[in-house]
Amino acid sequence: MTTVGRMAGVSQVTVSRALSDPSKVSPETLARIHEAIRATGYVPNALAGALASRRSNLIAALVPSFTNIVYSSLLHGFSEIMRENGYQIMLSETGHDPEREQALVEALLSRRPDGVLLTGVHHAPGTRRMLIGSGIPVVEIWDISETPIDCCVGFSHAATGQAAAEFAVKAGYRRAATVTAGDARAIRRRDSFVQSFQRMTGAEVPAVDFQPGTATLAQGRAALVELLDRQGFIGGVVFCSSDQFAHGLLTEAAARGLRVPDQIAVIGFGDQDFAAHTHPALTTIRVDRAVLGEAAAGALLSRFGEGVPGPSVVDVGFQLIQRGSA
Amino acid sequence: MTTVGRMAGVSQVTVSRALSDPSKVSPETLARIHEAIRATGYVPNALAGALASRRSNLIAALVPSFTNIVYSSLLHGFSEIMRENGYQIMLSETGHDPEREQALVEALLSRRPDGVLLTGVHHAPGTRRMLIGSGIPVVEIWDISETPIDCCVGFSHAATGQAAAEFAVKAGYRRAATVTAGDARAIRRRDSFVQSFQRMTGAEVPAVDFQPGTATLAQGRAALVELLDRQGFIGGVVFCSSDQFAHGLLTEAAARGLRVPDQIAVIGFGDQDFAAHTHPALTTIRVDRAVLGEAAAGALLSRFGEGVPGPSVVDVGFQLIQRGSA
DNA sequence: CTGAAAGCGCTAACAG
DNA sequence: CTGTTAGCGCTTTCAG
Repeated sequence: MTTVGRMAGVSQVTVSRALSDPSKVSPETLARIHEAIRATGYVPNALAGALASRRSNLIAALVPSFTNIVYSSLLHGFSEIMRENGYQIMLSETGHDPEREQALVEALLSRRPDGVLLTGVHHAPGTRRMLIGSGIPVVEIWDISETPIDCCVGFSHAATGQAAAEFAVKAGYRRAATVTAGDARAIRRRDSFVQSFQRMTGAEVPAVDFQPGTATLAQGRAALVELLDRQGFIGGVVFCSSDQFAHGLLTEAAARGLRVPDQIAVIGFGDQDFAAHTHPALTTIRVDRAVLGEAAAGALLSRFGEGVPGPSVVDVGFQLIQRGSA
Repeated sequence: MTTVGRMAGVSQVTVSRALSDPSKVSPETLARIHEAIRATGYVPNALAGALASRRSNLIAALVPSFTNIVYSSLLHGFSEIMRENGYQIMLSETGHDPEREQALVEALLSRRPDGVLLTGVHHAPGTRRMLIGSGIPVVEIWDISETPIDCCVGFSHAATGQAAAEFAVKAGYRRAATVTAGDARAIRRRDSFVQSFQRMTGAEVPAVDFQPGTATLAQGRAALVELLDRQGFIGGVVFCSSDQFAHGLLTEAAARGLRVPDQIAVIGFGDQDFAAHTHPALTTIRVDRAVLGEAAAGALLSRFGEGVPGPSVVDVGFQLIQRGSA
């Protein structure tokens, strides 16, 4: 910067101003500075800038997994808005592990992010403490809580399970089963579904459970095998914690020549891009992930400004979409 | 750090050493320092550290899209290794746009990453110039080139197309079609397939093409409709640029009651987790993405050490996996 | 509109 | 093993 300044016949500070607030520099000076920048191939050092200004323009984002489309599509919307506003994202995977999340938060805080995005509203106690202590704006997504660390934007997982149960009963189903990945939010959806369904029908609800991690079509197929061959479940609806599972059930049903939804009905979760195009099309629960990601970005941005921060709990809701599978 | 030092009865430098290289500090001093850190809730400032040491421990990674499983699974392997070695990833999406990639590279270089990961080997001229000028280690992935910016780890897309064509001919197919997303690498696979297939059979190869972007099952269904109803294509093999497309073809075939592979045979690309479990299972081309991501991380790490950097072009190869669909 | 001075919080020498 | 002295390359504040 000093070199650039010398070339342009101004001081180093003027170069700094030309870059951060051009309106404070006369047009001619500005032109000479830009010319000098071009000539020298000067690349600003944002590290030094961040140290001096105490603003890193960096956001730390933590999601359970990159490969799960649910989270990656959220990030897509989130990072787009953040990038447009000059922020870069430092992204890490927690693998659904609170301790790992805490270790990452600790490491990331040392880089002085201007904001933090966390997935879910339940964290290790230390995570919460560090984050509150840091005073950095935090947005928790994909769930809601009465007591967020700072703010959260998501929806009620319990409400989705209940909505699915009410839909199933209204559609005439008197038998139900569940297929669930082991993460906390999926379990909450399932528990709520089972409780509502039982309250309304009194029926037992068999369950197939998997470990946390990305749900696969193969697991969905295996789940239907389990339900059909070992639990004797047929002629009812299966509430899945993921469209991936649901797709697997449809695939296994097709392979066996079962009629969907007569012999096996399926409800997914996520409304992934394939859901409307499976055969038959998948009845599922839709959450607008792009909007959610963008809302999360908006929540952080509003906290960066000095103005009144937006509401601290945003419920983006969900929608049960009836198609052919249930 | 000064405060911590005062509390522990040592100077600020000693605290710095205790954190960066504990072996240089006596055990008792170390204990007092850690006690002081706990008491004060001190969080190191990696920004200042990076400025002083000229090592940011930050990696800039650019992929076309977060939501495409191909790239996100690569990143999973890559970021895991990087994280274990103390690096954080700044991640951005280029959306298959070279100009956007260049703008991102420019912005990211100002944060002084210790390494850069780029997807593909073709970039805007300015991108290449900036990167070479910066002297920062760069790894290009998911393709190979004789003339990488620094080093690359990937495979030959042309070779995959040729392998698919040879497989198809050997399996007895005399008619073929292609379904392709518009990105450069998918087009290279397709062109190579068509050229090889035509050379061996002399047959025309009808094509359905889509815009670049994430391939969907719905597009795959639409492609088969197009092939069947408008191009009168049947009784041949369809080479798809993505398993997603292939899955769509299988779905549409099932919906129409077509026999696979007799009436329509399908070859996918990617060997995604569902490929072995579709009905029938998908014949596809497998690239070990986790290994590729890890190799990319290894290539960067070897460049950070002073030792001999590994080879600058790594071909991880691919595998054609025959299942039921072709 | 421009410049001089101070300092962000750390690491890199060099001494002892 | 520990301390002293200089910066890293910017932004901030205060003058002019």
